[in-house]
Amino acid sequence: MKLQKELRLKQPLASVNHEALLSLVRTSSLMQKLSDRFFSLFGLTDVQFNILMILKEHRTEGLSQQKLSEHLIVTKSNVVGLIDRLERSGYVTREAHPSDRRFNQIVLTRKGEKLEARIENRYFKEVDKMMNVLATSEKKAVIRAMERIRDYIGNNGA
Amino acid sequence: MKLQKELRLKQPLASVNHEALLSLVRTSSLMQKLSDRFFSLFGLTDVQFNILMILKEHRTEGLSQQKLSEHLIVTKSNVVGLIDRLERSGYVTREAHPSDRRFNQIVLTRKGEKLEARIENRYFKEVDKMMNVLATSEKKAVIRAMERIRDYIGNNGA
DNA sequence: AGACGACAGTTTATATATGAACTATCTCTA
DNA sequence: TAGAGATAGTTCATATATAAACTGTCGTCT
Repeated sequence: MKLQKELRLKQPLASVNHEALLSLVRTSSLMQKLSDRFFSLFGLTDVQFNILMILKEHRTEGLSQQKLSEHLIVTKSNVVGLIDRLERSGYVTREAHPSDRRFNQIVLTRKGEKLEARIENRYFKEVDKMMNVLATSEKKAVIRAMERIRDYIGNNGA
Repeated sequence: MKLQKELRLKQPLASVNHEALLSLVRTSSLMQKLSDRFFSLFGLTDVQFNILMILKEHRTEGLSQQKLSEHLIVTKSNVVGLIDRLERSGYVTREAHPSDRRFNQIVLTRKGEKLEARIENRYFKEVDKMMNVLATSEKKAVIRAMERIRDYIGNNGA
């Protein structure tokens, strides 16, 4: 749908720049709402599934909350609550670091591993279905464009 | 920066589809963080400025909270708190609808109008600076690609 | 050895967001 | 016209997110 209609704007957007920006933000927001609905089928949120995937990728070394916050690109104070909820649900545990008592090592439980495995394939299938509305060349163009925007932001006070 | 490095992934992303999706979500998230930092210079959040712009566009007819929630594409329960905070800051007021007491008409105060006017130009300048890292043809390609993705989502249970 | 600084995690206050249940008001229809 | 259903807004429980202030632990440096 055209953005103008979707955002109920009275007039067309004055600048291509603003239109491109709103397109991105609006589309990303819709994608996240869709993924949240998908993961709610399994009693998870999108963020929680993301954490399970990250923990799976690092299951050999383990991850501290600090490192996890760097992977998620959120603050460490946010991670406290995220892990609280996943722990309450039984998907992860906080384990003591063998030599440094400042660290919590966050570890997937068997239950967490099983849930992640059960969801993963279905998730990637949904991703493929959505993104295949674009040709490969278009996807690559989007990836390059996004990278340039992020580089701008990174050099301007992110 | 390459997404793989930014997200601290051990291996390159297996599929272009997933990479394109994460590119979008990650870039949009960074853009929102940047805009939040910009608006905090004026004591606002990005969402609050967006509301002031929408109210300005509709200052002749006025907007109910319900209509506002449709413009913002959020739930009406969310709008309650957003307007509470803007009202507490003195930028908007809730006024009684002349004939239907169920409605709150949300109206910009003089103070809200002035603040919006003071920020607007500077905001669009920042938008231009960021988006001009892309050529016009690239922006248009992004706009079209985002539209196709939103159309997919709209037809698949959004 | 003791002090200081760095680092990990927590807490608190605040903002945004949803869905479900509720109140008040309005409208339509039997 | 009385009751039923629709509509607008609020409240509550929950999840995500930040910044700032705090605690506990570790290392380093004198």
